[in-house]
Amino acid sequence: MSDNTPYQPDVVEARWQARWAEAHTNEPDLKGARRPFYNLMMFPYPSAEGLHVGNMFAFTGSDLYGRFKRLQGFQVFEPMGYDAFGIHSENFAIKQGIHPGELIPRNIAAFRRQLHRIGGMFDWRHELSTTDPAYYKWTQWIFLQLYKAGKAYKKRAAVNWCPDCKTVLANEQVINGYCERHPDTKVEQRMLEQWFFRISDYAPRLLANLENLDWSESTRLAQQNWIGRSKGARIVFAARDPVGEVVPLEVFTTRPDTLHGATYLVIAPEHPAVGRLTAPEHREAVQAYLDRTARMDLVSRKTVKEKTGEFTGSYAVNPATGKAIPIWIADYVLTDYGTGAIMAVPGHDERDFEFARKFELPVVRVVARANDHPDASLDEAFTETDGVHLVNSGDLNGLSIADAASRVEEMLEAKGAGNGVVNYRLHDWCISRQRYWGPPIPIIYCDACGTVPVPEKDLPVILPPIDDFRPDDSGVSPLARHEEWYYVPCPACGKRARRETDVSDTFLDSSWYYLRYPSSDLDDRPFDENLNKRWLPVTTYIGGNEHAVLHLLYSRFVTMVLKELGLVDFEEPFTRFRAHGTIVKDGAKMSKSRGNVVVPDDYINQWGADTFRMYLMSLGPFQDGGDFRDAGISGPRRFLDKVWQLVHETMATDACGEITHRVLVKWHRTKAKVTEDMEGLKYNTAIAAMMELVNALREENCCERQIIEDLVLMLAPIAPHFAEENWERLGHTTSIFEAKWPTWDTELMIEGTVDIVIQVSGRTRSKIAVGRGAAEDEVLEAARRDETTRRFIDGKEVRKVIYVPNRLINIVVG
RNA sequence: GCGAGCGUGGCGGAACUGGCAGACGCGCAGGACUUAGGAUCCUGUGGGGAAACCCAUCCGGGUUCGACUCCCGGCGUUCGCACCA
Repeated sequence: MSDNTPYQPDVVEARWQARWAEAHTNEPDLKGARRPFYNLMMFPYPSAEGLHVGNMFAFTGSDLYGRFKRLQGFQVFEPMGYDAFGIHSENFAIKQGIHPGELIPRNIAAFRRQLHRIGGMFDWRHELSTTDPAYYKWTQWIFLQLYKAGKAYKKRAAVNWCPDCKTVLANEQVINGYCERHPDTKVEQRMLEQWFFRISDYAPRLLANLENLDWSESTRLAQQNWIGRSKGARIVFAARDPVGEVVPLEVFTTRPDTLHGATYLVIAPEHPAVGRLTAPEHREAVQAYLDRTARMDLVSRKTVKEKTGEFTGSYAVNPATGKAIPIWIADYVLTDYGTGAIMAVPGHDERDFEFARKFELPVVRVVARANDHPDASLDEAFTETDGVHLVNSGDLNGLSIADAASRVEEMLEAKGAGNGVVNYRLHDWCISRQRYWGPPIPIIYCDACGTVPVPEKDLPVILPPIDDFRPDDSGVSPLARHEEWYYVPCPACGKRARRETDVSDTFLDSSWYYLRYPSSDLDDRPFDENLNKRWLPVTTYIGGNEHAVLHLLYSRFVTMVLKELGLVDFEEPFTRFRAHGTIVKDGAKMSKSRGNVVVPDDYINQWGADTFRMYLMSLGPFQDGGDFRDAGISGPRRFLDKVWQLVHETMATDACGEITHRVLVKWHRTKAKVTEDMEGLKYNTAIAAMMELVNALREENCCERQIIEDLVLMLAPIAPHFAEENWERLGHTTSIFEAKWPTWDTELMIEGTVDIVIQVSGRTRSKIAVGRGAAEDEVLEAARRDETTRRFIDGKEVRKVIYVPNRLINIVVG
């Protein structure tokens, strides 16, 4: 039946990859699937270095799950694509002097070849690239839907600016305040008009929905922190400008209870009231301070350093004490959080304390522990909130933090000077990029008509293939130089108008790609309603936690808006999300600049894709990741060789040995364990369990066909080509992925006898075999007869016996 | 600084709701087969000890008949976020 040729991975893999393509094995019936399962993995950015081991680890773990689901009877849709726009590609292209329009297709071709080799169950009919006009046409369309719904707006915002590159930098390109490419050039901030999405309006819903999502806990927490809900109060302080007029100055605080301790106010340098509140004799100093902070890049401003600030010369009245307190300007107060102004309570806030010390501002204690003297001086900010009470706070004295806070809120409301509010950290999403390599934002500016959206029928706004795609010192995208593209008739009035020259953020490309996959072949709409009904939301999404915040949050936001617009009928795109671990090399993430990128190709050539898949999955828990080293690849390969041999024996002999009780129990237990482990993404222990089964079969000289078939089936998700080949060797004529996942019999998993551990006073001393479910008396009697045990209990008084059925007996002696 | 996680043989890692610590694999040592072995197979492999036993899951306490697992306090490490009032 079966000849005994050795296992040759290269032959087997080439053969089955060809067969899958030919037989459309990996292409589910999208329109008619009965049990659809959308198995999504994060599409890669096709870098020039090629697909590395980290990518393969992620894709294999996800593919394994998809194949497992398929064997369980689902129709699994597992698409793949390329997130190919963005600053990474552009910077690399600039460095190499190759146009990204030329470079990216090359990289994609290399990725596609590698993706085929790793043996994923990809449905290549629905491959997509975000750089394809047929795709970004709809990215632009989504922008227009958000614009029309009032979710997109333009405002001035700060960007990092390198005076040497004469261009806008991303935060990652700023190293300690200096330009990545010009280490001697300080990066500055510049104010530019930019497009934003109103994601902050959705903060409460984005937060509340998290409760009901089946997501990795770490990812949920990261989103929670990012959204950053704080409960506090809005308090209006009556400030007076230099001519004595009242200027209401609103602050946000999470500690309204400490209002009596507010000894000064601080406003951000960009606060709109700065000019009005600056007294003439302070103007020069304040202006100098503003200039200094404005020149600083965004990253440095956000790094903790010594506090700086300047007095405006004006005062405001504390609504609780009626006292006038000074108003300062300092960049430790952020413009874009809360109201851009704070009440400083140096006694009970570390930052305020530090500032007060430096500028010799008064520090007042208003919170104390039970035994503290109310006026005990403070060497540092006292920030305890438990078991403390208010002091030096008039009628709030003696109250707890919470009680004092609500009293203050009542007082404020009565006076019309504020109220309790909830604040979110989440900022609106800036989608403008003053760059070339992205989808142009589909907006036209007309002198007569103002801001005019590009009519949908004119989409896509094609990214013109200009030669000089490098940014220049104009502060606008290189697209502005391309006159025949830049000037365009106004869609409303037909007069000469100008295009928006910013392109959109890569995260917009990736915020909706999962909606596109099932419909990627349609050119008249972004996605088909019926296909969406069948396939979305995504059943299981597996990806890296580096996208825990931005990508996943933006995708949720876009989906929410589309739901509101009636374009989709769900508001959460990913029902289940699992974060996989990261594969690092020598303790660091793989990157070209570190020179530690490991490419899978050589390993696949030497050992085969199946062996390498199995090796990667056996390194440790999939959700932990780990350090890549290649020691030990031979283990999985030896294992596959043994299975290959077992299949041969099954087919070559009639007598495969009897199924001993030990093998029977092991067989059924393995099926149960592997199923459970795969469901929980614990692939490493699933693999170990199968190895144990093989060891048992070999020791018992058993190659019983039923067992071998189950084994091959269980291996199919991990080593798909290998499993197909062996399924065929076992005489099957259809793909193993048409077969059914093995079932097991719980009754047969039970051993007739069990080993009971005997402990004496909590220390393990011996072990005896007894019948399953034996009673305590019986076990105790057997233990008393056990020689080793007797050495420890004879002549001693037994004080207590603890018996755990089928497991252990602990005899406590005195 | 805040948040989350982790710390187990030479190495990667197992260990269900507290119940035989070290599954499985790598490596290593010895042996078999071989002209050969970087193939394959068998045996052994946490440390100490001749043995009985003793010691061992980062360190120090605690709870418990019993702790890798739970609690308290340290130390180390990784990953997020980072002046968010």
